[in-house]
Amino acid sequence: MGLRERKKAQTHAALSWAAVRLTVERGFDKVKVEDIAEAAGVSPRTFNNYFSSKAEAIAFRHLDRCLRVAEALRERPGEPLWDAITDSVLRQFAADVESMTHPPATDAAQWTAGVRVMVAEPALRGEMLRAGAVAEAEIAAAVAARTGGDLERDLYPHLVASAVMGAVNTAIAHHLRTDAAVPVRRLLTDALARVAPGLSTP
Amino acid sequence: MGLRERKKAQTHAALSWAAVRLTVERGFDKVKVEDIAEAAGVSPRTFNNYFSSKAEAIAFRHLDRCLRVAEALRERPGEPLWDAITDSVLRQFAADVESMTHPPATDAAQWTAGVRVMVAEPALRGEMLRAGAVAEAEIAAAVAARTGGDLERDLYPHLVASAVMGAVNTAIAHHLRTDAAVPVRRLLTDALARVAPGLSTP
DNA sequence: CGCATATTTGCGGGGTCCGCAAATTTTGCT
DNA sequence: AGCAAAATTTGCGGACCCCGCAAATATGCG
Repeated sequence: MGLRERKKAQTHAALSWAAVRLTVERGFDKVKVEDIAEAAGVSPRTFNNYFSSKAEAIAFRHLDRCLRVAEALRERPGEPLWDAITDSVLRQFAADVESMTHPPATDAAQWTAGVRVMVAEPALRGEMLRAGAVAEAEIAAAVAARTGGDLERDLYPHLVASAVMGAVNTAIAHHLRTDAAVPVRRLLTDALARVAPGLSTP
Repeated sequence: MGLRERKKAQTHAALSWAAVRLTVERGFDKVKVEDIAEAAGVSPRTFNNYFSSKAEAIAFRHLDRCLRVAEALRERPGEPLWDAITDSVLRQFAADVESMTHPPATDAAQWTAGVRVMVAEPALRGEMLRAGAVAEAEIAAAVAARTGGDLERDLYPHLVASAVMGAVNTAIAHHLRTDAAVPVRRLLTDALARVAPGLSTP
């Protein structure tokens, strides 16, 4: 990878990171594209070369994490499907949700509160769900590759992917709703265990 | 219900309907808010009194249909949970997806093609998914009311709601992807039958 | 009928996002 | 190193979206 692509990846990350941080700190509509660009050290116009909207930049980190589930799934063929799925999901979401997106130098409680406000923002919820849907397609492809199903004609891989993302979303939502009484790990394994039975590889 | 609320409901419907029709005909970004308002016979400013965005107006019909699933679920207590769910879903989505949103006077094939383009539009996908999430919350509430669970503390109702919406979305997506070889009815019952087993009422 | 309450509308402004072309940076080649 | 080709960044301009506000209009009620 040349210098060119490395810089691009850096800018990409810097922009999405700045977008998340500023939004958590101030709230979605008190952050201008200009602010994000400045925080990342590029011109406002460049922001839109990387992301087609403010919301997309914020949701990018979520997308990235979800995509890694599909990636992890591809890296462990052979194993029973649902074991591999559970492992792949836990590897990405094992640590507490907030801590994964936690910037080094901020008060933890304040940050969590900001995250809660952020994920409640209507414009962002749509974009996050869209990110989940993109990841879902990748997971479906990974499942099809594993079971030898046809991604176009079979319902099964899509159903599995949908169930996985549904379980993940529900577990995260529960964790954000309640006050972290139960570890995310358990929520995820429970949720996945509940959806798996009817979807054992055909 | 007074004349006042009836007129509001009419305008609401007229706007969302016009938004859908124009978008299917021309494509999302070739429809201006002004066009929709004109087609519904109100001023552009009034459009935003009813919907907070163009995308929301288009997704409204989807939202409405999904909400009716929750409503139907509340209207038939006593029945075994998953029987009631399957029935409620089928009642809303039984007819072919396109035909339900089909305006009287358009060529069917052309309309379907337009719908396909529409649901592929990124901005709309986010909004549709958000509508699904809103409906999901209602379904979760309906399930909790039925099983006596706690909507705040229990994972179960949310998991069921998520599984239902996931099955519905997957079935619809499959139907739009393939060329209607299989009736939606069967896709929905199959999908629901697959997710139900691990989620039998506890 | 006439008043209180809702709704609609026009106006104005802040913001987002994109196309385009010029300027700048990186790469590949000699 | 030096130079040309290719890609990226940037500024500018414009179209559009969305909302707050206050005036105008429509509706419900006594």
